Amino acid sequence: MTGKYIMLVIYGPTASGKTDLAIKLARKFNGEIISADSRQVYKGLDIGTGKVSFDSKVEKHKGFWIVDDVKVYGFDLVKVGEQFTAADFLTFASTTMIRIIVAKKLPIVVGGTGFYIKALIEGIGSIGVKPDWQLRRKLEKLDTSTLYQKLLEVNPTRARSMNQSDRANPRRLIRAIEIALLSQKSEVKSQKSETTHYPLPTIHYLLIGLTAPNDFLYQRADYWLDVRLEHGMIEEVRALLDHKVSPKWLDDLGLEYRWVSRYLKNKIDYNQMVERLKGDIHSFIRRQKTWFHKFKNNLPASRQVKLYDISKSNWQEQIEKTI
RNA sequence: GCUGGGGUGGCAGAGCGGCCAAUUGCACAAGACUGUAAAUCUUGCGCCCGAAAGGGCUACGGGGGUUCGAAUCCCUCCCCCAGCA
Repeated sequence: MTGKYIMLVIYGPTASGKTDLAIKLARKFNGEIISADSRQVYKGLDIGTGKVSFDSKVEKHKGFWIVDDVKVYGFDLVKVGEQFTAADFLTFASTTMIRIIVAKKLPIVVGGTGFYIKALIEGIGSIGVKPDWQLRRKLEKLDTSTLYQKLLEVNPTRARSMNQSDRANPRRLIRAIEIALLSQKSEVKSQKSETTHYPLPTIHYLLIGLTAPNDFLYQRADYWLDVRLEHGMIEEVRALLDHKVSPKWLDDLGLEYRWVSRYLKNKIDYNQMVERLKGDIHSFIRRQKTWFHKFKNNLPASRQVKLYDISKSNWQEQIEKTI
């Protein structure tokens, strides 16, 4: 591959209208979509993850969906109950991206999982160290101060560099210990080349960020939730539980699958489910906004983001013009 | 009308003489996070000054009292709920 290739990246919080925009642009500019969403990768999580809107025309194929005549990759990559990580996304997305380019189409990455997008276009340093699930299960039983002590033993530098928040965060502590242990124990540098994908230098990324004031997004998200509840979201989760998907696994997915499965397990009533879910979705939107805000500010000067406030009226025309 | 329970911060709900500007959860806000990222985690959240320590003001339905000291005890008024009429 030589020459200059362009890839469009559209990111934004939940309910910012990323997917609609992406489909529109794909049709206009002969593009194909790669979804960057950590929950849409699961087969069977459709309504809860909001893969498509209910008035879209959908055909499911092996390896991709066709939504309103646009090819969408990134759905149904793994089965429910399995583990999927940023590294898996990286492998999938970079190969798919190349395939789209080879087919002379415009790749459009769309998603709300900032970490995945960052991994794809900027790379992730320690990504060569695979997760050791067995070790994690063992460490999960320990409290944070014990974990911190442990990290202090295996990698004092790393331990001391952690901030207050990370020191209280079991997941981050465990991952830090995991990295320290694995790289110390068996000099596994050989492992690295296997999964590491650095950003391809020939690709020029055109970044589009979508945002809006909190209240605006909250309202849209609440409405979208109501629509999905009317269109079988509960039944989708019930079916998963009936097929022996572990409630713990669903709980760990967060948001829709967490609260609906708790409701179906009679831990809470319907109204509680809706209220807590809305609250968590709002928090999630806030977290996404913080993440994307920082992401944008830390981008190298060569990569600028075009940011659009979707609560303003003519944002879509402006985007089409700039492209 | 009588009897019993109750009125606490945006909401739910603890506190029942000093350690209370008031536990906790929710909501809201800001932030962290390089292989679980829709997860996980931190901080703030009456008002004013302060980077902080801290200080000042206003607060636990209204009013009045008891006390060195009251969200907490007493009186009274208003309102809500349950039972009896």
